[in-house]
Amino acid sequence: MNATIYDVSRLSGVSTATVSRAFSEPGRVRAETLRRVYEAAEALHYHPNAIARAMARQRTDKIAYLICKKGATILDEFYAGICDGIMRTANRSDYQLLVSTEEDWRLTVSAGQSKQIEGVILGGNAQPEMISGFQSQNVQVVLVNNNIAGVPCVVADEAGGVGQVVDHLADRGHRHIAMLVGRVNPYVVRERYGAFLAAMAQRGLPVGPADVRMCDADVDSATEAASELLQGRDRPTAIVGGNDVVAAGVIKAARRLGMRLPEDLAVTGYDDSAVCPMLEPELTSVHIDCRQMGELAVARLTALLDGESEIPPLTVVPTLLRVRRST
Amino acid sequence: MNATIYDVSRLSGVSTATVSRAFSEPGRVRAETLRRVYEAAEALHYHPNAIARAMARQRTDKIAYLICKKGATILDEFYAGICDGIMRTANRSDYQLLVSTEEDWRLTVSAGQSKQIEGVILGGNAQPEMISGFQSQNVQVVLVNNNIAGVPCVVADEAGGVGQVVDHLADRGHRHIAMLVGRVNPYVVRERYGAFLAAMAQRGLPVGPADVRMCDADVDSATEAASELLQGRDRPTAIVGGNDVVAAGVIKAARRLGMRLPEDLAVTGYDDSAVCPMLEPELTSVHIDCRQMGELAVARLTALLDGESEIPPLTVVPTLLRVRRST
DNA sequence: CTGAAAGCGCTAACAG
DNA sequence: CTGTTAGCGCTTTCAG
Repeated sequence: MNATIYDVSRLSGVSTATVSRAFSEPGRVRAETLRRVYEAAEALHYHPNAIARAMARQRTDKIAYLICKKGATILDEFYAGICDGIMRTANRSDYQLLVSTEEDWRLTVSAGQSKQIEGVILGGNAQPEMISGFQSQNVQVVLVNNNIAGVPCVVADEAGGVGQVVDHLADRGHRHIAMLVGRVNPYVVRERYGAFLAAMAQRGLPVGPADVRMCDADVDSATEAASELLQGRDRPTAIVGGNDVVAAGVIKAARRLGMRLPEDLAVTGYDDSAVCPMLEPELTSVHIDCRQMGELAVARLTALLDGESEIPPLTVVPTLLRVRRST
Repeated sequence: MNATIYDVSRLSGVSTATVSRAFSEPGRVRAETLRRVYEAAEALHYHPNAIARAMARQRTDKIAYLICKKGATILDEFYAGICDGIMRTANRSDYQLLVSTEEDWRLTVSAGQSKQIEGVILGGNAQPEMISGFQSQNVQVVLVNNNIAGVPCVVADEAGGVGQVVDHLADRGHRHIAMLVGRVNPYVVRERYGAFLAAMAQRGLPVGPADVRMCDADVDSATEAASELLQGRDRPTAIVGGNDVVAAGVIKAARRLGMRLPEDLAVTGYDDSAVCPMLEPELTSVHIDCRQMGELAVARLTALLDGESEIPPLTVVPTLLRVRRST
């Protein structure tokens, strides 16, 4: 059996309370006493038992990250990046991290498994009722890649990213720019789409009704939609992809129509995912620091948990255009 | 405050022991009593407290998944898939799952944070001393995507996958087939490389010393290496990529040399990652059911934890060639 | 089949 | 600065 606080207490000749303090509030123990406690602990290979600690403190120090995204591929590159940032930060703090999907969570919690978490980070398209459900159980909530009033949110600067794309294309002399958006997270679609219209309007560039198209989130849909876009009368000289997958579809469609890239058509992506340098030509895309988004989400959550009062309601992570050969 | 077992005991008029049994061993309680307990629990919104349970049982029901992979992108597509399978399975069981990287784990555990896990799944290139470290603390270990004798392992059928690739290319009439391997996980490199030589030998196809090359794991290295391979005298008619990233590099190099694909050169990838359908031409690749690997890893671990005696030392998940337009 | 009671390992007043 | 002590919520013998 593992050594307990009693063993350490006995060996070091101090009370269990002091041993406890030595590990959780070392500042409140005399240096000499501290030394003796640590020595005894070392000798006994003592490690505080987190379970017992949680029990006594009525605090679990447990937080969860729930991915709210329907469909099979739960950990796409974007959410994996966020997850990465969350994991790094959480694992280096005193909090323990549970990772799950919204769906699995519902399943097990309703099955009576209470996970006793103190806070939760909801990634993606979190439903309002889920949010209020947590809040009613006194579980703090932070949103990532979503923006709902009244809950601290961490998002990327979509408007800024789209603005950089449009600026870049305009600089290259493009005036007829179209956009093809994949149906991913509604929040993201809304933001990027809105930002595109705004950016174009601001620069006085016209956007006709045929210049903005939606398609499904897979390459094939994008390829097909792009094909139509490129075969219509008055073809655009540049297409802004709502994400990299869509942009890949645009490239495929253009290639099949025998167009040269970027001479006949400039293409941009969004997310700067791993695929960008693999495409031919390499894809210009907007880089999002997903990991930082995750880190900030944990920071906001722990601040909330520690009772800090000044939590910014919205944290915006900057985005950066990565120019490559497709533009 | 949340309702406790005492509240339920009082309201239902049975002892706390019976309430406890009602939730953990319903079979040992009379149906009528069970009903009363559940009714009371319902009324009080009672949920068993996992912490207290763990404390009393001296069991944490906690397992961890550690990703042993150096470098920045911790959750690449492959490991994300495994992680997905692990999460799904673990979250639907009674076990709670902690996800971390080997590195972060070391950091926090050495800092005195004992995480009290009962079992661990080590993904990728786990060091033997880490494995024995866990075993010496009575933590059960299962390996994924790695194969070390004496520890239950879950791997993909690399030999089968490579064999299918070679068969497929041979069927298409290729006799001079080269391989380009990226330096990823040493286990994977060893397996795929060895399997290639074996498969070629078995089919009586010659492999010259210049026909197998290593490169770094990024596209640029692969592009460069492929370029050299394709500009040497006696150029191969097909190149087997050790993974999809490398294959993307091969495609880029071939395109830049003005070659037509697959007429002048057939290219295959490995992993069947999301990039395959995005490339032009779409990449033939070997599909690995990563999620299943994760699921099986959890299954092996829980079997171990439940004291089952018949744990297969090696679990091999089948692979399947996905033929696309690059061959 | 059910109940009584003794912990599990640690923390947090409260005293000193 | 340190010790005493009463729990935290649940499980688990051991009786009945």
